[in-house]
Formats: sequence, C-alpha cells, structure tokens
Amino acid sequence: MLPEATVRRLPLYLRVLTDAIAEQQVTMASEELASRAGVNAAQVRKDLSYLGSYGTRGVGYDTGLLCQHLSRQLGLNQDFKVALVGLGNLGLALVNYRGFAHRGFHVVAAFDTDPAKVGRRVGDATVHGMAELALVVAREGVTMALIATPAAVAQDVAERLVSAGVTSLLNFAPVVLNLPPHVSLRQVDLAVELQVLGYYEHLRAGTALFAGNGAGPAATDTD
Amino acid sequence: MLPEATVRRLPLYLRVLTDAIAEQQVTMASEELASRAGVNAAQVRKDLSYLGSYGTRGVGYDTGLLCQHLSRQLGLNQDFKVALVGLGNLGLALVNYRGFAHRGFHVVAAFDTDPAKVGRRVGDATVHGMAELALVVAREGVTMALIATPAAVAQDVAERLVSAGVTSLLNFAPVVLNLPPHVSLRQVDLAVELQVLGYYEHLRAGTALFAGNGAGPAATDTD
DNA sequence: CCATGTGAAAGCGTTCACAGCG
DNA sequence: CGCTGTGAACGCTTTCACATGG
Repeated sequence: MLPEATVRRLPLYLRVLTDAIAEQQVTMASEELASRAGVNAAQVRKDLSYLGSYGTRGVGYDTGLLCQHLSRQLGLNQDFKVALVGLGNLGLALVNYRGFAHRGFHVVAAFDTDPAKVGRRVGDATVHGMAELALVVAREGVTMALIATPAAVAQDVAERLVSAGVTSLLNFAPVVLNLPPHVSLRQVDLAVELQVLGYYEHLRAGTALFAGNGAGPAATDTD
Repeated sequence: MLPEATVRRLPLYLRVLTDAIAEQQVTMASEELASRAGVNAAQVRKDLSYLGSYGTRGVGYDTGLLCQHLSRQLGLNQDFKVALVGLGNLGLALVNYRGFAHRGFHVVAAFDTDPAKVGRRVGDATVHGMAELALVVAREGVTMALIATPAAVAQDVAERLVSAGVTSLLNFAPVVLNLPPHVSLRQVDLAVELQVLGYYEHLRAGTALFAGNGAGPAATDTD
C-alpha cells in the first residue's frame, strides 16, 4: 500500500518519463525528475523507493524500466470502462478529452435526461436515458464514472451508479457526496479552486497597503 | 494567515451555509456543518476559530453572520476579472459555468489562436487573438486567468499572462508550470485524477483474489 | 565519485478530550 | 446542560543528511 500523497505524484513522474523517452533520454537522475515534476528530489527518491529499487547508484533511473513499472502500479496496462453522466458543456469536454483513451480509460456509455440527446453518439459511446443506467452499466461492465450533472441530482446519480456496480467516481458537481466506504471518490470543484485563488488574491490586495511588494504566499498545488 | 488546508474548506462551509439560509435555518452546530461538508466536527470548530469567535456556546453558529464573514475572508464581496485562454470544449464549458459569475468571478476576456473564433462572443467576453493578450489583459485589469490550452503551449501562455499582470492562475493543461513565487497557481488535472482512481481500482482487483470482499482503501478527497 | 535508498528530524494537518461560557 | 474554542496527542508528509553500492 502506497501513501496517498505518493499515488498522486506517480502520474506526474510517468508524464515526465514519457516525455523523456520521446526525446530518446535513457536515464534520469532524481534531481532532474524532481525539477521537471515540480517537487523535491528527496521526495522523488522516497516515492520511487516504495516501488522497489529501480535506480542505479551513480547513474539514475532507467526511463523505460521505470515508466513500465509506474504504469503497472497505476494499473494502466488494463483497460478501464468509464461511464459519463451529464452531457452539458463539461460532459462534452470530458468525452472529447484526449488524455483519457490515451491511457486506457474508455468512455463506453453516456447518460443524459434530455430526450433530444438520447440516441446520439458522443465519442465511442451512445447516449442513453437515465432509466437505462443500471442496465447499461452492468451490461458494459463499467467500473468508473464521471459525474457532470447539476449539483441537485449528483447524489442520486452517484447512488444509482454505485448500485449498478461502479466502484470509482470522479465528481465535477459542486456537492459533497456521501457514499459507502468501498467506493473511491475524487472531487473536482471549479468553484472551490477559484475561491481559493480569490482568497490569496484578496490577501495580497489587503497586505499590499502595508508591505511593499506582492511577494506573498504562492499556493502552488498539484492535485 | 490561515493554513492552506483550512482555506480549501472554507468554500465548502460557505456552500453549506448558503443552502441552510435558503432553507430558513438560523443557527447550525459544528456537528451538522461538519456532516454536511463531509468533514470532522472538531475540524470545523478549529477552522472557524482561526477567523475569530463567531459561534455561541450551547447554541451553534449564526448562519447569516458566519456566511458573511466567510465571504469577506474569501474576498467574495469584490469582483474578480478573469481571462480565459483556449476555447476548445473545456474552455467553452468554463465560460458557461454558472458557479463563476454567481460568486463574483467575471470572465471579461477570452483568447484563442483559431482565427475562426476571434471576434465571436462567448458569455460576456469577446474572443481575441493571442497577439492582443498583453494589451487586453492590461486594459481590462484582469488579475486571474484560466488556462484551457493544449499542454504544449501552456507554459508560454502562463508566462505571457503573468507578464501582463495576472497574479492567479487556474491551469487545466496537463503540465507542471514554472512561475515566479508571487503568482498563485492551482492545477486541475483530469488525467491525474483518473489515474489515481485507476490505482485504487487496480489495487482492489488485485487484493480481491486474496481478501474476501472489496472493502478497501477508499480515497475520498475534496480538493 | 556520484546518485540512490533510507533512517531520523522537522513540519503540517487532523483528531481527541475537556475546560469554559452562554 | 450543550456546544464552542483550544491545548495536547497523534499520524501523515516532507525534508534532511548520510551510509551504501555501482
């Protein structure tokens, strides 16, 4: 079991390594991997040490070997079947997002309440009405879902997805979801992100009257 | 100066309070606020204690009073001028997102490289070419920006925004941005979120062979 | 000699437990 | 009596510093 903080950084390392491999780079030291991933070098070494010893002292890490191991750890050699609920602007953006299929995440089913959208195809998926959710999710063997619905229905949608067999959810609706503990849940909340930025912006505006320049607390966070 | 972890939760509390006020609820105990925000009650009390003493012992918090104070802390009484760069599916979703204008965030300028899009209006903003970025950002007094461009150009776009006077960035492109420390940066990375879910999904699939049921480590995180 | 891998230390964030106040 | 506000304990994360090995 890897620490959660480590899990969140593995995709970044993987991205850096993939770029390096494309540039024919065969080895990389923790120092370089760290600076390209925006973290501390000791952090990189500790994170990678959880996976075993895949580096060579005096040299660095073999980019190809490490890339392979990170992919395996993240389960990227298998394919994940993903459902998308809510085909507003955000839902459409999600289904067309390149980063998904690229890494083994396949949106195989989409759902919306709007009868005008039902029956259309978005990406590789057909749009179904909400009534068919349980049936289609079970039939397609979907295990992950993206919730891009209005906040008011997100909890209900989440519960129906979980009942139908989904075990991982990525929720974009601005509500806190209550789900059984065996379900993995991650939240992407644009309003929260903006308000956090607003706080620091507001802080700078206030302290600028007292302090000389704008050298304030930069909230750099990758999550 | 509030701890960053606390700042990230304030918008959640604010949302719960806003809902409660709409339901005519005048006071709320830390216990209820906590459960509705999906956190621990002691956490709520500690977070709120950083802002001062706005609760009444034996009763709870005055929803209206607390809401007002949280809004002030987050700088939501002032208006923020926001620029949007990149008008793909995601960019369009962002400009049409309701949660923004609602809380004082106004997208007053948009930019894209596609000549076919330049000159159009999206929401309340006119679409400009990239060449006009510095000029328009300075003229409109933009301080915050959303980067919804391809990864390859995000670093360049970010630097140009910062040169033009932007001090807060919300980046949706899947790259680590390197910026001067006085700039606040937040990252929303869909590929990372999915891969984290993939890790736990993969883990459950692997351990299911050994352990009896799927009661695994649920990564519930609001961030 | 150089960079990894890792104990030990330092720093944060969360949770507990209860004193204190309305 | 109930709930806030808070010191103290706990656990997780990050960083340091260096022994170890190619």
